[in-house]
Amino acid sequence: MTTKATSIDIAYRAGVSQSTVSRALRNSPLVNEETRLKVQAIAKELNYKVDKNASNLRTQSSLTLALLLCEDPTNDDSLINPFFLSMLGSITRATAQQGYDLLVSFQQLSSDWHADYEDSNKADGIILLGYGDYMDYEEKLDKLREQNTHFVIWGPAQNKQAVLSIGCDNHQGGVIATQHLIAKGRRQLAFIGDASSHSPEFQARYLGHKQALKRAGISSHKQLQVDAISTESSGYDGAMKLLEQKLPFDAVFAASDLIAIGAMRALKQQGLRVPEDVAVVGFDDIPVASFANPGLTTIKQNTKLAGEILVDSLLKLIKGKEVSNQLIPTSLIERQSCG
Amino acid sequence: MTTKATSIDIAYRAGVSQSTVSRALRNSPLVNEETRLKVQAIAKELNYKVDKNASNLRTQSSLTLALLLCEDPTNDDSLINPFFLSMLGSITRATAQQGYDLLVSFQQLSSDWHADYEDSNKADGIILLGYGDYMDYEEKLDKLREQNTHFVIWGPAQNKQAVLSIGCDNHQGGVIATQHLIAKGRRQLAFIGDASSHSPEFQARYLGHKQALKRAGISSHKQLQVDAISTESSGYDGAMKLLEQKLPFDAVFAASDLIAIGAMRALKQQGLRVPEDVAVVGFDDIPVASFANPGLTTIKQNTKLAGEILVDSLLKLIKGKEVSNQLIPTSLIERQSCG
DNA sequence: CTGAAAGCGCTTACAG
DNA sequence: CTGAAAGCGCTTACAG
Repeated sequence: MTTKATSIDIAYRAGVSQSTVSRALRNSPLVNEETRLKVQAIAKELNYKVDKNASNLRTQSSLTLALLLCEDPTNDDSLINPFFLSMLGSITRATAQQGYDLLVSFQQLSSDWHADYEDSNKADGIILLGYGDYMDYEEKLDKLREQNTHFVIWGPAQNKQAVLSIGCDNHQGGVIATQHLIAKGRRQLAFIGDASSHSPEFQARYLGHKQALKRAGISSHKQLQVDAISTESSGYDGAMKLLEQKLPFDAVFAASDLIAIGAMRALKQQGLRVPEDVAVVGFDDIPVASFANPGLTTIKQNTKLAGEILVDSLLKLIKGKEVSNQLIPTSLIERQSCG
Repeated sequence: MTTKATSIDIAYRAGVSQSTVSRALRNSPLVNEETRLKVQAIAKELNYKVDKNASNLRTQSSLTLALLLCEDPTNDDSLINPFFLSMLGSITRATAQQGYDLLVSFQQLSSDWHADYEDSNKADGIILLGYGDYMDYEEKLDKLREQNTHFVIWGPAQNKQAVLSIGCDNHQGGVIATQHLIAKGRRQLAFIGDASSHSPEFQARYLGHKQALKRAGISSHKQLQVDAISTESSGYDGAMKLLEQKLPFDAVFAASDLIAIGAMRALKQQGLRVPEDVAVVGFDDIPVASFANPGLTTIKQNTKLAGEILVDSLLKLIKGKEVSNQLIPTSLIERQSCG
């Protein structure tokens, strides 16, 4: 209790060698059943735990994964995008399930983060969850690849690069959302969210949106797409801009729930009713979506599955197995905001 | 690039001994300026990073803190209490600022978590953020203490125990919230939240509430306190129960924002207006509070400061410095839910 | 200011 | 099935 027990202490008490203790504790088949039980009993009694630093040093692995949340520095201080927090939860769980520990770090996009986690043997691999401008992001990825770091990123597939990426099928989500609005009788659809290559996920949602409109034979006015980043206030601003244009619209597909909630606030403030005058669909299905008034119909990203796939893929990559990019299907969660 | 550089590689290239490399990299005053610069330049060039496992093993420390989020198993899968997520953010930041890494783990209250983080030298200390039933929680704390683990817990002071705890001044928060409702002319105040010793934080808020009422000479009916755990649906149920009692009330102090939001949903559903018929105050100031309709007036817990104090205190404890429990003041955030 | 050496606590070939 | 020994990559007294 005063000082930590080591495998030598156990060896002494069990009357065997330290090597045998190590084997017994690792359930090596090489060790006699009886010996093993005795050793394990003593270990338990002494509250012995294998020293991670020593075993990691010896095996040159860490059984630890690092999660890097790359934040947009424009964001409020401890206000992390709820969607990423949900991912954090599922990644933590999936990591634990695989017997790994998780090191978490928030990084400013601006900082020099291409992270020494793997270099310093703190982690066997890295999961990157990023938002903010994608362009900045990309350089750092190159650096990671150069160093042969094992990593997987959450987001759209990086076509030109040998980067393992797992993401939701944003395009399909955009299609579903738009089809739903059309099915509800809406014909003048607006889109709030940056649709440039700086936000490839939003862009894919927008492209899905346009494809669905085209298939349904509905024309879309270019001005009905206004930019916004994924915050409530940006969604509010986006909707206000839309309203100022005086172009009529009877539905809004917001690129994220936060945007949708801000947009609903703007619409209501301007005397429009949701869903009667304007139907609204969001994206993500963050917890707030169900508390919104009216309840927000949205495209759910399956964060639980996403976390599992991210972790599994990274582990496969580390172990040298074959891996490939994956697109996780999204689904429509119907509430009240579309009537 | 193919294989990781070690201090021996650097020593070879720099024409010095490995010990000197180690000293130079650690900015030891014992090493010649010129030598140091040369070594550091080579290290940078080779993209060398000190192997954490080796240095930790040698120094018997890990420069890592572990954060254990103890969840109530009744909770939805990846739906973590937003307040704790906010704490997670600030703890992560504070940890990084001190040059430590953070290992994050979610634990079921039921599981045998008294965690081998420190035993196995993975972390130098542990931060516990828990919710759920406090009674269950307490036993595990004893176990941790027995093992001389360095840890700090978020929550009310553990009077009878030598446990370091940092928490918000829940009692004071309860007073402020109640005084605000009284100042708004309300006289029949209800409280939604478990007020038993199973939830000491809620209990403190309730006691503050009662004290403020007493000071103002307002009597409170015992039945105007109804139990609820910190979820939206539990808040909804609590408010419904309150309404069924037919005892009149013109204000609700909810023990958490999630409860407040659920209560507002119930009130509105039953045709009552917030704040005209019933004023509502929450507790926490989670992001959702500002998106609620009407905006939720609430008692803010300063999570940024809390994270910093938790980390600083734990670090002091680890270093053998003197530490003491701390109570962090709360503040009123006024929005629209109280008129 | 520098180097040779010990040792942190494990795991795992190697020999028996 | 077991033990003696090497070695993972560092840090830090010790000697110079």
